[in-house]
Amino acid sequence: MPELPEVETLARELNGVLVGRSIVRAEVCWPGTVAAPDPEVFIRRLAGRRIGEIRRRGKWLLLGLEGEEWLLIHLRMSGRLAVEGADAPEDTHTRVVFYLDDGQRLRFSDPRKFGRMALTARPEEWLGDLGPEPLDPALTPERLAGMLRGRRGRLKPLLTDQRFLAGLGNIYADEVLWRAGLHPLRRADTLTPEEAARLHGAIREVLERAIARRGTTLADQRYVLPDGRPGEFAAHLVVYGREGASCPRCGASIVRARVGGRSAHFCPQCQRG
DNA sequence: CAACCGACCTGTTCGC
DNA sequence: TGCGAACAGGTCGGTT
Repeated sequence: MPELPEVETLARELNGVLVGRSIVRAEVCWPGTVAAPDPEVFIRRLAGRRIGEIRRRGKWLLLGLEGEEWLLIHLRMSGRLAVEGADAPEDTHTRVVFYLDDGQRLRFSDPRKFGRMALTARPEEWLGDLGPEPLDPALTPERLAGMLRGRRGRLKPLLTDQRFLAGLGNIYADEVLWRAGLHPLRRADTLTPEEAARLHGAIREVLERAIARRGTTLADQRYVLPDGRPGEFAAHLVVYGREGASCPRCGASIVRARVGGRSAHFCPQCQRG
């Protein structure tokens, strides 16, 4: 499931391929993917537009278009972006296709149809109430400690709350908490300054390592790079999806529990309540 | 503010 | 073997 490292990787890879290209034509195969404007308007407004910079904010991908507009894309659960030649095979889950001026196309496929895109001059309205970027240098250990202070909720649901921090999902929240040695059910406002600093360090390290490996491609193979290559961080996951495996730090068996309506994976030995 | 629910979706896995 | 139920989890809106 695409989270910050996967979207960051996409932004970087697409920058090298798409910047300077123009969209000759857009095709909407499933209208539900296009949140705004109406698909006909979306198609008309995209024709002939040149792509400038490509950015990421949280789990959103932002494609800057000449003329002060942005094409926002959120992959949600199963979205995939691929840059491919005209001879690429069909994909039954194709939702939107952008034909480029060099003969290639950018394909958005999404089996579960949760992904969304929007063409807008005001991206803030679509990004919603997003928290700070976890890798922003302005997010110091002290500032994170301050953010935790007023929160009575549990760490795991808090880390995946996009209004608290932008970009963490289920996989990386579990990995971060293991690295920090903190229990997913720990109340946020009970962390000592040292623990908050540990959490801060774990967030940075896990995300930076995952980006360096170009993200996590699980066995389901949904997330891949624009050229179809998989991300390589799955082999470095310690707890996520590894119930019953032994903790590399203490040897105890990784457990899986239900936290905030979804699965949390952690080491019961070195992540104490 | 916190916790929980259903809705949105479909491909995969599980239990009988 | 085959079938339906449960599950996977990002986000939103609603309720308690």
